[in-house]
Parts: sequence; C-alpha cells; structure tokens
Amino acid sequence: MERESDYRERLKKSGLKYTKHRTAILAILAQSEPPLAAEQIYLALRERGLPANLSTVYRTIETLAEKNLLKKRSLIGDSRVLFEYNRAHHSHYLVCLGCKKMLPIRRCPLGDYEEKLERETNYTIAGHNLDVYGYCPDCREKGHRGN
Amino acid sequence: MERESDYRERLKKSGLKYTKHRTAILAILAQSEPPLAAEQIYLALRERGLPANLSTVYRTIETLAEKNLLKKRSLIGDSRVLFEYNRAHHSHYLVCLGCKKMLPIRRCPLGDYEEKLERETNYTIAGHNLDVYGYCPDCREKGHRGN
DNA sequence: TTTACTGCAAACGGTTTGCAAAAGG
DNA sequence: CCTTTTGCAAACCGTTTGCAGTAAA
Repeated sequence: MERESDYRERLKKSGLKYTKHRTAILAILAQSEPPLAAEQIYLALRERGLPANLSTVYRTIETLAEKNLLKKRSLIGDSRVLFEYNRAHHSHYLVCLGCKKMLPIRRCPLGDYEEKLERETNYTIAGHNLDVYGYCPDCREKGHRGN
Repeated sequence: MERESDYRERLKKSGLKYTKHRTAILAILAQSEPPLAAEQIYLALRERGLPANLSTVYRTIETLAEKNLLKKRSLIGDSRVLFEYNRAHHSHYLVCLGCKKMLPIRRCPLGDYEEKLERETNYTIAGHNLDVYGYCPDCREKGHRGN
C-alpha cells in the first residue's frame, strides 16, 4: 500500500499541484478493487472527512486520467464512466448481469496478442478493454433476476 | 445480404410487430460494418426517406437489443451507446484514438477462453466485450493529433 | 377491435463549463 | 505574486418517459 508521499510524488511528476482531494482520490481508487464512478468517489471523499464538490471530482479524475494515473472504463448497460487506479498489471472483470458484481480476472487472456496485432495492422497499440459478462451462481439460481 | 422479408420474419419470431422503421433500422445496421449511435441511425432513416422521431429510434433499438437482434456496445471516451447488428460471428474492433476509425478484427482472440472461464468460476458466461485501442499509421505520423 | 407502436414535448441523469474566490508553488 | 485548483450554479447532451393518437394483427 502506498503512502501519501507516494501520491504526492506522482502528482509532482505529472506536473500537477498537490491537493488533499487529489491525494485522497488516488488513495480511494488505489484501495478499491473495482473501478468507481464519479459519485462513488464523491461519497468516499465525504466519508473520509474531505468533502469536495462533484464538479471538482469530475475535473480531478479527468485530469488524473489524462496523466495516466487513472484509467477510464465503461460497462454495457451503465451510462456512467468508471475510473480505476492505473496499476502495473492490468486486470479484467467478469461482470454479473444480475447483481452487477465485478469479479476480477487477474490473468489477461490476451497474452502477447497486442504485439501480434501491431505487426499485422501496422497500428501502434495503446491498450485494450475487455470485460466478460455472465451470471454468478447466485443470480443464476434466482432465474437471472439479479439482486 | 438479407431481404426485407427476412427482417419481417425475424421480427415475427421475436414477437414484435412489423413496421417500416424497424425493418429499415435492421437493414441499416446489417449493412453498416461499424456499430452506430442512435443519432446516426436517425439520420440514415431520413436519408432513406423514412424519417422517424428520435425517441422512436431509441425505443426501437432498445427493443431490438432486448430481443437479441442487435447488440449494445460502448467505447471509451464516447458517452453514446452504439448498436450493432447481431451477426452469427461476432467481431471486435481496433479503434484509432486519433481519428476514431474502427477497424474490424474478424478473428476473436479469446478462442475457447469463455468455456475455460466458465469452468473455473462456475459462472454462466453470456458474452464479452473487447476493443483494442491504438493509433493508425496516419494518425501516428500526424503526431497523435487525430483529425 | 385490441394491442403494440409512434410522435411530441417535457423530464432526467451524468457530465461539463464560466466565473469569481481560494490555495499551491 | 502568479498559476492552478475549487465551489457554485447553470448549461449541456444523450437518453427516457407520459400521454394522446395511429397503425399492425
């Protein structure tokens, strides 16, 4: 787990000023396994005793994503944009269509596919987005009704 | 290429009434390689001389997606929902971060990964969503500025 | 003739923006 | 100080909804 000074360092390297909100947002996302939406981050900040305006949250996460400290994601059937701490090793999710739970898939099934695709297409590959959808055992028993 | 009567048949099988708009929307999406957003479909309908209200377009594509005649998609950095004709063999896209062009990837790199994941997790897998992002040769030369 | 579909206009929800005040370096 | 960041309120934009009228079966 990273300390506050680590986040401070990261912000500095990205040419961003240090603020309590930015540090807290980085910490919140670093400690959250699943990606979070702006409002969830907003609520988490309140819980930490560092309430911020919603628009500040939006601006901050957008800035952090531009600097590649965070990654943007989105799920089918959810109009919100989700943000995830940009970890060294990326992870995918198996999303339950019933209860929306996100089960991390630690090993990326693509392997060295990106390099292969790069050679085949002559594109410069930047990354990929993969989510698998299905029903968890609980929701399947409940007849796909979800939570 | 399918004929109007084919679409009519599909609608009937799904318990949906036949309307010119629905048929046209199916045809528009069947003929479009990349997925389209509601407004693009709305415009394509006007071009075909079958103008429909935007809310009708939204309602129709949602209905068709529920019946699995269409598939929903979404791309990072685009808040719109895209709709794609549900073809027998699914396809992924290599999306240029510069010009947003979508290059179809015909062979799914996941192979039989879903079955493997199903056994490992005891979930019932319904499908997956995969997009690869990068820069096409043109945009790379322009220094990632895009169009 | 009953049920499903459509158009219209208004509402909605997540996100963005302009501006003045506050805080970081 | 000078520049960035923040709060606030209003705008934005893609999407959804209620309702009355119209078309399919």
